[in-house]
Parts: sequence; structure tokens; C-alpha cells
Amino acid sequence: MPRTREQNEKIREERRAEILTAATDLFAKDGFADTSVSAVAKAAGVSHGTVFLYFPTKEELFRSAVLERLLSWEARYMQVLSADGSPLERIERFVRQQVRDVAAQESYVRLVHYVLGLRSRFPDLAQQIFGFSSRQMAALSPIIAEGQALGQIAPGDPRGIAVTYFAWLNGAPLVYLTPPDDPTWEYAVGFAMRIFSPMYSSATKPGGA
Amino acid sequence: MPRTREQNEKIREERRAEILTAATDLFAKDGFADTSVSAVAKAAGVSHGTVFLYFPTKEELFRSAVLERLLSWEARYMQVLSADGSPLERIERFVRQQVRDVAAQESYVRLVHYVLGLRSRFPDLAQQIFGFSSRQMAALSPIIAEGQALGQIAPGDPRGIAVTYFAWLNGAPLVYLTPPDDPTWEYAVGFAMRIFSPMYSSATKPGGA
Amino acid sequence: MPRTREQNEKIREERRAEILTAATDLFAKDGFADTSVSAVAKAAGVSHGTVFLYFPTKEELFRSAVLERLLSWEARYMQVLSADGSPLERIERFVRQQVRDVAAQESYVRLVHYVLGLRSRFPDLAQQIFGFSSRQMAALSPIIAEGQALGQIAPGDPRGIAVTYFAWLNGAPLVYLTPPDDPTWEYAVGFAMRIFSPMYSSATKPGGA
Amino acid sequence: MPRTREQNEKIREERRAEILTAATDLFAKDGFADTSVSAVAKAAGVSHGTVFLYFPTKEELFRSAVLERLLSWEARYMQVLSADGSPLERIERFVRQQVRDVAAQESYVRLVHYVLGLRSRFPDLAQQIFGFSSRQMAALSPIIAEGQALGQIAPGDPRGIAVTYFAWLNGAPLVYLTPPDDPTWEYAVGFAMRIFSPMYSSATKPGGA
DNA sequence: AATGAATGAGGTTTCATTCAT
DNA sequence: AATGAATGAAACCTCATTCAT
Repeated sequence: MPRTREQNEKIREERRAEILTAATDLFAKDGFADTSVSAVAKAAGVSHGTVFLYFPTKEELFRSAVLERLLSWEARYMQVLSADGSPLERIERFVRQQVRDVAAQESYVRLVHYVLGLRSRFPDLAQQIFGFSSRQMAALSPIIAEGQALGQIAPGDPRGIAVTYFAWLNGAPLVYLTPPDDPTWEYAVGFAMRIFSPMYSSATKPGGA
Repeated sequence: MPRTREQNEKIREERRAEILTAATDLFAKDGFADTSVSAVAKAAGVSHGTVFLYFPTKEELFRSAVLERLLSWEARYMQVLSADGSPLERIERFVRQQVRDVAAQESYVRLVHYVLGLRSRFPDLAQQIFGFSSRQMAALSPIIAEGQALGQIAPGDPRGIAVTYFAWLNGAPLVYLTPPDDPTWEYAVGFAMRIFSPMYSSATKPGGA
Repeated sequence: MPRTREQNEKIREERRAEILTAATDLFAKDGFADTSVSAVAKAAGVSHGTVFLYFPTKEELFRSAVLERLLSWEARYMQVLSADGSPLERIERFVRQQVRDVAAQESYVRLVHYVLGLRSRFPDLAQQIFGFSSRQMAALSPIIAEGQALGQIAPGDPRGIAVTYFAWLNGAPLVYLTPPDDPTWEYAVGFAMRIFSPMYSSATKPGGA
Repeated sequence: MPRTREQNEKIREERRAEILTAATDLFAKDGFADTSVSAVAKAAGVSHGTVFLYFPTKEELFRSAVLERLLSWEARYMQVLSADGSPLERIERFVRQQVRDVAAQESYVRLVHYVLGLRSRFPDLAQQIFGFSSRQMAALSPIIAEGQALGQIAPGDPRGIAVTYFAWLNGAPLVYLTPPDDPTWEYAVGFAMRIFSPMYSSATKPGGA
């Protein structure tokens, strides 16, 4: 008697996630071409043939590894930006959340940057990532303007400030190489906030991290 | 009549440079594994066999493509930092020079970032690049301190400020996608300077770019 | 209430036939290696695992697809040859029957030819098919001789004539590409009969088809 | 000092021919999918990588194996048909030439039939082969008509007779399995000629073969 | 010094077959 | 009896590297 449909779906969902996690780490470590499907399979504890039961091609596996996590991130960030609080508080929580993600999921961030760097090789994926960033910059700018009206944020083109922050955010994992729980990251948040508010000192209550 | 030794060396030097330039562009565009030696040879106008007369392996070609330009850059940056002028002026010229390089040689910068991203794949090269950055941060910090003493630069740990700037510099080419002569880059310099001096307005005379 | 033994056998028999029919068509269309067991399963409306419940290997499935129909054909042809009527009439009915089969079951005929073509790949099967042809040629020859004695059939080695006819029969589906009910096939029968009887005009009553 | 262009072209031409010959035999023996490129390479005495220097894909190698010989055959046949002599003589020489080719290059003929059999798998190639046959039938028909006017050839639609002959020619290698120099082939020519001329006895002088 | 023919390791992908359920 | 997840052998194809010329 065969497995029920539900059993099968559960098995598939789990295997798929295992493979995707293994793939993300390896692609981030060695890039697309130098990561063999066999290596992914091995890391996920399956045979290489199995990988192709879940992803039709290596390219598609890569695509899923790159894109799927972006979506959950975006949802979170947008939520943080639209939560309660003064503009500066919302921005600080946003920055803190992003820094935390970048620090904790360094491997995945490297993968995203890898794609951006090889955007002529992965034009589609790069486009999606740019969209991801663009939407956040678009959401951030009016909050900056609001903060400026309240005198919480330094004057200047809000969009320019947003872009400057994103440049910093993207560059951060290249200069901060410490583990996610290292205080350097908390420290970095303080400096990043100066991009918005030069005289910045924590807008949120201590212990907010 | 055979060529003189000097002529031979000159020819060799030129061929080598042509191959290296072609390699840099292609490695930056497609990464290490997806760039074939044949493609480099073709772009440089030689046969693929010839490439191996100048570089013993593809890996060594890659190494040279990544490292050689760093050295000339470093020399220039150090010189700018140690030139005449007030701390803020020197920093601004330094920033402007780096932004100009990053904008003009986007392809090479991408290659450097590619290596940093895959640092477990290219540990040696990544190490050298970190050294390159570290030395500049080390040179920048005392100048920041000097500027703070003069009230030109906002207070805060000088090294922290230097690192923040380098994070921005590294992230910039991922968010600014305009051609090198686009005014966006000049504009970006202004925002970058706010990392050092919140109330910044150009420290150098107009036309200083 | 469990199925009776008879019901089970009937179901099995039907499933087997469905799989075999699907297999014949697909093998004829794409050859042995380019027909996957999964494709056969899909065409037969079962899962690929099920195919292996009915045929131990793909090779065995192929074997059955090729051979089983031959047997029923042979029985019919032999019967036609040994029926009532003058030699020429019997031959004409024989030819007509074979042409009808070849036209109507083009896909299966292609499969048989495929095996004959690859006889070093499928030596066993090819041998069986040659036997099938040989037995018919052997049965046909004395009838030709009989017809010659009666002046119905042109002189010449009866076996040579039989072989010539079989050459034509085998080549026919390669040059006549029309659907089974196209009059071309009827027309072709007329020309084929000339191999036996140069001055041929239908030996059977009109409507005999 | 590198080889001259001529030397290289000569080498390439020879290797190409070797590979193509090996490929034709193997494809004819085992079909497309069951012939590995490695097997072809081995038979040609080169490494499998070398095959891909001469043919971009296996499919393209197959294509060349199937088509190139057709062209030279066609030229010869057309020439024979348009040579001197009475219609029946020209037809007999044509038949004799084709039978000789079919007997001597049995392996290649099998390959052609293989493609015709799998015409949904190789639509392009099959189309070309049909064209090859069609052109010959078109050239043959008026000669048959001419022969009929002279009373050398039995009455009946010339095109129908031509098609009947081609059916026979295509089927012949499936029923005559003897080596090319076996007298059976000469014998077969006699029977084939009856398709044109029922009362046929050699139109060409003895020793004409 | 330069060329390009040749090799063969290694990678992606397919699919017959097995087997737990 | 039936399903479909899993395996791994085998195939195509690429390309760094070697080497005869």
C-alpha cells in the first residue's frame, strides 16, 4: 500500500529544505561553477541523483537558493519599517534587524553579493535582488523625510541618504568579519546610524538588541 | 636579423599586459570557473597555447589579474594621504581618488569583491586584499584623529569611522550603477564625507575633482 | 470483499495489455534506448514501478512488445494460404491481408524493422522475426509452383519470386506513407501482384478487400 | 614554429573521415542512443574528447554520418540514368548500381533505414532521405514511360512502377542477407527487373556487371 | 616564440531498477 | 497490487594542460 499523499508531501518538503540549505552554504563558499551537485548531495546526505528529483537543473537549484530567502527577509523588513514609533526609532530597528541578518547569515549574504558581482552571468537573479533593494530604499526614503521634518535626521536628499546606507550595508560584511554575536556588530550599528543622524545615540531603549 | 634582447622583452611585456587585461575583464564578468583560458586568449588576440607561455596555470593568471593592480593603487592612495593639506582635505582627496577608481575600473573592483566573497576558495588572494585594506585603514585612522583634534571631524573612535567608510566604499559599486563620468559619483562623495564630517560641505576648492 | 482469483487474473491481463500497447507505440516511435519506462508507464496510465510488476526488465518488455503480435499474424497468414481457391486467388488474399496489416499497424511494423536493422543489438529477436518470414516464404513457394503449373503465375524459381515479394513487402512502408484507408494501398497491391503475375488483374471478385 | 595551414587542414580532413567511418558502422550496428561517443572514438583510435573537436555534438556527428554519403550516391545514380543506351539498358544499369551499393555498404543502408524508421525522432534527416528517394523516382519515371513507348517495359503508371521498385530496393537488404559478392545479388537483380519488364532477360551484354 | 591538435579528468543529467510503505 | 522516493551507473560534453611542429 503506497504512502498517502500527505506523507509524500511532507517527505518532499523536508528533503527539499535540506538540499537547499546545503546548496546555499556551498554556493556561497565556492561559487556556482566550483560547487558540484555531488557535493551538495553529499552535504545534504542524499545521492546526487536525488538532487535532480527536487530541482530540475543545477541552475534552478541555484536560483532557489538565492531567491527564496530574500522573500522572507523582505516581508520582515517592510513590517519593521511600518511598525509604531518615531521615524528614527523605526529606522534604527530596521538597521538593527538588517545588521543582525547580515551578521547571522553571512554565508547567504555572500551568495547574494556573488550574484550581484556576476550580474552579466546571472542577469535574472541580479535583477530580482536589485528589485529587493529598490523596494526597501523606496520605503525608507519617506521615513527619512519625516524624520528630517521632526529634526531627528540630518538634512539632505532622503533618497541619497537611503542609498548611502545601503552602500554601507552591502559593504559591511566585507569589512566586519566577526561572528554574529560579537559586539562589533552592535558597535557597527551605532556608526551606521550616523549616516542618518550625525549626533546619534541610541534611539531605542537599552537592551533593545 | 633577430630581435635584440630588449625588443624581445618589450614584446613579451606587452603581450603579457594584453593577456592580463583581457583576463581581468573576463574573470570579473564571469568568475573564475566560467572563464575559459581560450576565451582569454581570444580576447587578447593570441592562441590559447600562448597564454601558457606567459602564465604557468590558469590559477596563476587569475592571481596576477587580481593582485597586480592592487599594488599600484595602494601606492597612489598612500601618497594622497600623506600629501599636504588639512586632515579633512587629505581625506577628501583620498575619498575622491578611491571613488574615481571604483567608478572607472568597476570591472576590476568586481573581481576583487569576487575574491573576497569566495575567500575560502581563494584564501591566499583574499588575505592579500585584506592586507591592502588594513594598511589603508591604519594610515587613515591617525589622520581622522588629527582632524578631530582640529574640530574638522565628528568625534568617535577613529578606527571605527575608518571601517565605516571602507564598508561604504565596498558597498558603493553595488548600489551605484552609473558610468564613471556620471555626476552621481560626485554626489556620492558628498554623502560619503558625512561619515567623517556630518556637517560636511566640500573641503576642497571647486574644480578639485 | 476481496476479488476472486478470476477477477484478479482478468485485471492483470488487461493491465499487461495496456502496458504492452503503449510500449509498442513508443518503442516504434523513438526506439529502445530513447523510450523510457516512465514514458511507457505514463502512456499506460500506471506508475513506473508498476511496469516492473508485469515485466521484469525493460528488455523483457521490449521483447514482448516485439514478439507477441507476430504470433497472431503468423496464424492468420498461414490460414489464408491454406484456404480454398486457386493458387493466384490464395496468393492475392495473402498479399491483401499483409498489406492491410502493414498499412493499419504501421507503428508495429516499424518496430519489427527497427529490430531487424539492429540485429546485432537484438540478435535473439531478429532471429525470431527471420523465422517468421522464412516460414511464410516456405509456405508460399509451393503455391507459386502450383500456380505456375496452371499458367497463372510467371515462370521462374518459386522461392526467388517469394523472396522478391517479401523484399517488396518489407520496403513498402518506407515508400508508401499514406494512411491505411488510402486507396494507394489498394493500388499498391495491384503492382505487388505483378511480381507473381505480370499480366495481373484482380483474381478475386470485386469487393473482395 | 607551428604547422602550416595546409598541414593542419590535411590532418583534420583525415581524422574527420576516420571518425565518420567509425561512427557510421557503430550507429548502424547499435543505433544512435546505444552508440556512445567513446565507442566511436575508440573505434577511430582517438580519445573521446577528440571527437568533439571535429563534431560539435553527437547529434551532429550522426547527421554527418547519415547524410554525407547520400550525396555522392545521388550524383552517381543520376549520372547512370542520364547516360547512353536504351531505356531498359539505363534502368538495368541503375538497378545494378543500386543493388551493388546496397549489398556492399549494407551497414550504411541499415543506418539510413534506421533513420527512416525513427522519423519522428529524426524528422530533419528523414526528410532529406525522402527527398533523395523522391528525386530519383522523379528521374526514373520518364525513362519508364519512354521504355513503355518502345515496348521494352510493361504498361502501367510509370510512377507506380518506380515506387514499386523502390519498395523492393528498400526491402531487399532485409531479406537478402548474403555478402556483397554472393551471386544471390546478381540473381536478385534479375527478379527486380521483372517489376519493369516481366519477360526480362538481361538487357546488357553478359559481363556487363 | 607561437600554434592548435590531442588528451582525459570531471561535471551535469538521465533513467532502469529497487524497495519501503 | 501499487506507488513513487531513492540510488548510482553511464553518457555527453567542456576545458586546462601538454606537446609536436
